[in-house]
Amino acid sequence: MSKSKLQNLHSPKGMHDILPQDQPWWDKIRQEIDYIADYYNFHRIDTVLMERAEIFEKSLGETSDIVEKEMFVLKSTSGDRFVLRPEGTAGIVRAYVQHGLSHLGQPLKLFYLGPMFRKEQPQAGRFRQFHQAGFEIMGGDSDAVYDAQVILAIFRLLENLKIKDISLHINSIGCRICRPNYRKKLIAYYRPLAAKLCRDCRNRLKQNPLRLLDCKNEDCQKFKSEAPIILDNLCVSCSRHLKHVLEFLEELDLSYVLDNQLVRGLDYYNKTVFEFFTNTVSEDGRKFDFALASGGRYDYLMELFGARTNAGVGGAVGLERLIEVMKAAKVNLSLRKKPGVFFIHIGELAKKRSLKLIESLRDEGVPVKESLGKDSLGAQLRSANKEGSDYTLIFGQKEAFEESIIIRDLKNGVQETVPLRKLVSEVKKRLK
RNA sequence: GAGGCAUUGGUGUAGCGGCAGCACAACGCUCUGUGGCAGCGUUUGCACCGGUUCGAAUCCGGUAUGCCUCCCCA
Repeated sequence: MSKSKLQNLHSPKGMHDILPQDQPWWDKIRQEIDYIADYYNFHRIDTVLMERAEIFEKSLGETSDIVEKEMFVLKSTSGDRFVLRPEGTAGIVRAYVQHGLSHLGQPLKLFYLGPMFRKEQPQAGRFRQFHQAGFEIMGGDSDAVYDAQVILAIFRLLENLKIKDISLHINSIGCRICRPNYRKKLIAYYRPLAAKLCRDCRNRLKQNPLRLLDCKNEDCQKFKSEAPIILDNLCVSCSRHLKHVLEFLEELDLSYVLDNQLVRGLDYYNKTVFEFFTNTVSEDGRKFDFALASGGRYDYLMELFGARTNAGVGGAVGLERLIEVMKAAKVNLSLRKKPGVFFIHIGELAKKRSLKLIESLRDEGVPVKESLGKDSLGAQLRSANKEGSDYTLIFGQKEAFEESIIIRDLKNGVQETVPLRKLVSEVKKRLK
């Protein structure tokens, strides 16, 4: 880093610029998301980056980790509290209700792509500013077919991005009728064991008992395996819903793992929850232990915001994580290089006329690169080569007088002099 | 919020108490009539603040950031 008057010249912790050399990855991902969205009729929505704090506090749950310690809160001088959005769904439900989007048809399928902000310790696949793309189906009935559609769309996206060894974990966390019962059973089971549990689990027992099922501590595993299973405790409606979702997935030949220990950190979920993982291993043996995508049904969130119908389901993918896995798997981006020509001038007269000449090509839709600031022929040819151009146009003193130009094929060195008036057609012919 | 390891030009690295070096990249020249090669040259650095010392990139403390882990998560 060169000397600067700024003391600490750095983007904030966990927030990274996306540099030109990484843009092809992002282009690829955006391209596939647009394709999937169009394919399944999801309409793009962009909501604001900042919401009133209560939008998240009320929806994600006051005791959720995100709300308790991960939100970037901004206070205005008038005392309003705003939050940089830590996730996408709450804002979209807000917009859905605010703008009466239920009038656009039921259910409404929406997708989004944009930055999210969480004040966490940066770590593998985790950043303070990161990007998510999500698919939401809201309104209409709380029909299992929509759960399956969201899962399918995300699965196809991962597949199209050539991510290998995808596994889908799915579970149901019940509703406000059956979940409290299960919770009681779980607490009843764990309370006598409290002394033997790890410290985190003792906390979970008080704060969020369902999360006991998440514990990775070895000593806690044996208790977990004996613990009551939520799937055995679902009410009729929830268990039928789950059965239907699974049936749809089976019809699609989409394999899944029924993971009765999958619980999610956000309060607004009910019934279906799911996560996508990959078993991709990078060349240096690194595994990807984080979820690539996740989601679930959020009927209560719709209710909380006062939507007409209490039905919503959606999922989101973490784009930085996708890119990491794609890089590790050496996914070939196969981005087509735009064909184009490189313009070279020799001599004062030719240089003077070059801008206008290039403009006439660009007007005709021919992409032109140049390094007009360099005057030496060698230097310009080197630039042309570095840019990977297929053809070079050489416009010198002689050509300027004769109203002609040289078209040179950079690969084989074959070149031809053509009259200027034929330039556009000759170039187009070669670029085809 | 807690812990471990790290930080030397744009990138990758050597130096580990005594002259900051190398490779690649970038830029220029050889090169105003034909490039990729080559030769020559130029630019750019010890993260920051303080301490120890005759002397610090090197040892110590703090801060920042990065990587990794816990918590949690996309």
